[in-house]
Amino acid sequence: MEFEPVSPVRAYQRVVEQIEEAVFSGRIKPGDRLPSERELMVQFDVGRSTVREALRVLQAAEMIRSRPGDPRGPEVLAASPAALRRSMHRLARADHIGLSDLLQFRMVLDGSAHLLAAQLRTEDHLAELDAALAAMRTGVSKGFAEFSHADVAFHEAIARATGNPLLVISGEVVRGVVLELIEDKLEHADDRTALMRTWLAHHEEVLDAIRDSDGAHASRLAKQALYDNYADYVPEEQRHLLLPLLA
Amino acid sequence: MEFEPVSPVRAYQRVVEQIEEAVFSGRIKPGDRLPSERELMVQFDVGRSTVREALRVLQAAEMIRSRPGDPRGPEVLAASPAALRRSMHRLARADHIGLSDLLQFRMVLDGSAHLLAAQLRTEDHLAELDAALAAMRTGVSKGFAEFSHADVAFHEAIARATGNPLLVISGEVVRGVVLELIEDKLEHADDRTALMRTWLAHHEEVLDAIRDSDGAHASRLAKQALYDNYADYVPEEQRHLLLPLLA
DNA sequence: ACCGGTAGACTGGTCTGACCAGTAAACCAG
DNA sequence: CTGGTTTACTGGTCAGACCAGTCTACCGGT
Repeated sequence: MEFEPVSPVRAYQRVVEQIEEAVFSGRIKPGDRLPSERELMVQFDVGRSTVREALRVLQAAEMIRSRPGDPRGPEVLAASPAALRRSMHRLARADHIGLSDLLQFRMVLDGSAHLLAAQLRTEDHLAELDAALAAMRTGVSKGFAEFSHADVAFHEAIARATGNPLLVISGEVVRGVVLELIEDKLEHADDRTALMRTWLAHHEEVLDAIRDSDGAHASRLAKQALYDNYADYVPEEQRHLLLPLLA
Repeated sequence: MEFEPVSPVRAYQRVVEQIEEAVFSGRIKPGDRLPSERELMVQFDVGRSTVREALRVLQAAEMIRSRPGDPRGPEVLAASPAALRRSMHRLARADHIGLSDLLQFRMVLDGSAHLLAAQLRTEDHLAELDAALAAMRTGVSKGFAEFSHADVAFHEAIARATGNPLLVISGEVVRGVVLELIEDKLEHADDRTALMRTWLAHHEEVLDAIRDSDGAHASRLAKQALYDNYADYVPEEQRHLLLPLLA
């Protein structure tokens, strides 16, 4: 015979649930406005602090945004990966997630994204990739920040070409965290120009494979490029963790 | 010449940042207690409502937990994927993330996890997998809930064998969301027993491949099993999205 | 007819102070 | 040593207040 722990449900929590439900069910759509805090407090029959704590939770989840003075009330936002990204950031910082884990994961994601993109890409996607690659070419002379930005755009375009939002989002998150961890080292690299030229060549090769719908090749190139570019920053005794993915 | 939008920083937000920083930097470890709200309000020199809104945000991020009456104060929690899972849940419900996206993503994750697990597994991991498989065998006669539980344990053991927390966490999240979407259909399937026996056979085959360190084979089996088991629930016109991963 | 400024009625952000129910630890009677 | 009781806290909630900001509708000047 087993009992479950009893835990009282807080008032603000029930407010959160009701508003969440209204959003998920579609009764409230992105762009819509919630009633003002003072109005909500009479509708829910709770104090304003309770309403505010509920709104704070929803705001932390990136579901609403409120600006002081706006008489239209808090705005309901479209679902965005921002909250997911923050959660993952926190995990990566607080937990024992090392660069080798991140890189391994990125090789998995990018490898699969390239494979899928090669098979599923449309002409529009190819045009987008061409544009991103052109931006990288001009970025070489404009400085590392510009180049890095274009590089990110290229990878995001590939993720989008798969048509899978999960790949887009998690790819974006992992890339962000990886960059954050090693951008210092990249900034102070000796031969940034040579580095950029190497990357550029890699990307051109990848794009050719995607144009040819050769998913396996694109995937292999992408993973190899990741290994070549980043393995130096991984402690030597952990590099073997990445090798199985290159087979 | 470009200007950036100016946005005032809320007081509660700065409180959140300070506490977050203390946790991330390790000055405060999981299990530690924060000062009471009344104590925090003098330390930060803000009102209690401000302190409470900050704590609410941290609580929504699963970083702290507070119980009324506990004189030791709010507890700092260990980093957990719970917040990440909620974020992803929200995205999956609110955004246009379909079963095909989830399944595609799961095939990517599970496929890679099996590949890595096969190469990196230790004897301990194998023992764990054996135990999980045994639990599945007895689960067949105990009912679908038991079996499903053991199945999840098996997949989690494989993810752990890779040694990569990111694979463990994201795998767990995606499995959870997939299950939530189709558990109704599974519950009401006609021949659950036959279903369970098929899955069991799949898992035994996979475990053999992992024991043989044949990563490529294990990966292929895992992805094929996912397709075989779940493709029926994916709209027919979207099934082609999954095929490139089976090559 | 248009325009710029302004007044007012709101908004959210914050603070204060109060009350309640809950917890834990110290205390105390058996 | 045990079981209840007291006590001093805790967090949860509410009420009321003030401020700075923003929108809107109005109004006077051109």
